Amino acid sequence: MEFERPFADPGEMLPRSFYDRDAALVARELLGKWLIHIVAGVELIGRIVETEAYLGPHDLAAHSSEGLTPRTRVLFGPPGYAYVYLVYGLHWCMNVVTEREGNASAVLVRAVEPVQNLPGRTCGPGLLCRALGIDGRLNGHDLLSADFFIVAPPGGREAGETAAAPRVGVAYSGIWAQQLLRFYLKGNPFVSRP
DNA sequence: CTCCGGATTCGT
DNA sequence: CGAATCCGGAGT
Repeated sequence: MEFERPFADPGEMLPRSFYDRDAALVARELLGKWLIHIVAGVELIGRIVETEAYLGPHDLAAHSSEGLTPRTRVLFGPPGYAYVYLVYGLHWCMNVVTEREGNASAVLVRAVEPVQNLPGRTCGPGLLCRALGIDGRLNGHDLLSADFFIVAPPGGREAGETAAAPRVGVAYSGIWAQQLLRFYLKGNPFVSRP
């Protein structure tokens, strides 16, 4: 008798080397990938449709520009770990740490398209964390874990046409506000804003 | 210890 | 456009 295979195969998860590269490159290549969180045996899956790259301490829009603090500890660590923090006292935001340890760059996941078991809206960094059950407990969690990981979608599907734009909500950061470090799938209805 | 402001969202 | 709501960082 054949056992049912999991919907997403943990054996296909993106390797550490995927994250150990330029943050803007990782941000663009994460588009179309599946973010998977398994909670109590339930597979929560979202297709990443919008990301932002934060380049490191020199990037005045990045949290790591505050330096190494208890909050930014994970950002300064090795690539492939989740940096999860609370914004405005109520919404969780999830990042993936990129590049080598100490570089303190990361990619913020801003929107996903529901694939499996995602209740409610997912078009915004706070909303997708709610739908995927992501909160502060996952700060510092390895994204090469059996219950929390990212894979290329089955069947080798292409992500589609991508676009770049200025990042959202970083007007205070001077010249960094204009950089085209926000990436999204063109025309995808789950992108948080046009 | 207090104060300020934020990588947001939702309702007015 | 403003409120909700809480934590980290900076200043007293």
